[in-house]
Amino acid sequence: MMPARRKVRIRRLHRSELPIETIKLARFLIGKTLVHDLPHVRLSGRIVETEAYIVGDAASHAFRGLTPRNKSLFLDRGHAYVYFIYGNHYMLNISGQREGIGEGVLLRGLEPLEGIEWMQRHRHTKSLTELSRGPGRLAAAMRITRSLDGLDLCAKGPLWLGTATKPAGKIGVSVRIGITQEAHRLLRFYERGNPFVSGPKSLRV
DNA sequence: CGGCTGATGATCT
DNA sequence: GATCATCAGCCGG
Repeated sequence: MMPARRKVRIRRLHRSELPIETIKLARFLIGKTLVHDLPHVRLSGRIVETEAYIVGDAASHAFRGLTPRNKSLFLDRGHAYVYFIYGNHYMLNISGQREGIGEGVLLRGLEPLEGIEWMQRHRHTKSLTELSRGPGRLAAAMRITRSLDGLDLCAKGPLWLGTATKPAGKIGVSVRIGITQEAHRLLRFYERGNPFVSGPKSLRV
């Protein structure tokens, strides 16, 4: 039977609309749309949780300088940095500074909008709330792999950032999840109460 | 719900 | 060889 569809009006964000500062970008991205155009379907979702990784931050992949893996973090703001971790998961970051400065925003939570039935296949689950809650799940649902590393999310391409479909609610701030270095820094941002925000309940309210 | 554990492989020391 | 920006599955409350 026909899958349910929702009309979604999204315009691509131009780089000039992105704040030139990674923490501001991490806040700005809450409520905006992430889109992955596949040949057969458009996958999209509303960004509801982010974390900033900045210069001088020992938890950042760029802390020890540019390497083959992290080079995308040093691209101008709005480029994808995709890496593989724990032998299982891809993570999607968005570079957040001028070219040459290694900073980025990790996307940790997405509220699915379009292509939900495909996301369910990618994730091997029918559960809506578990589809894209958490960075690894988000990448799997959106079919993000290393082949997208370095892509300009503000250019015309398959993976891009779009305008908000509805305004962001109240934004919560907390410590980042799953790190040991610089664990006290308040660099995690999320839409309060949104069910697609990851982490324990205490970090979702 | 929260806490724990094993899986799994790229990356850098 | 250690580390790792995680997750699914299992258990107890």
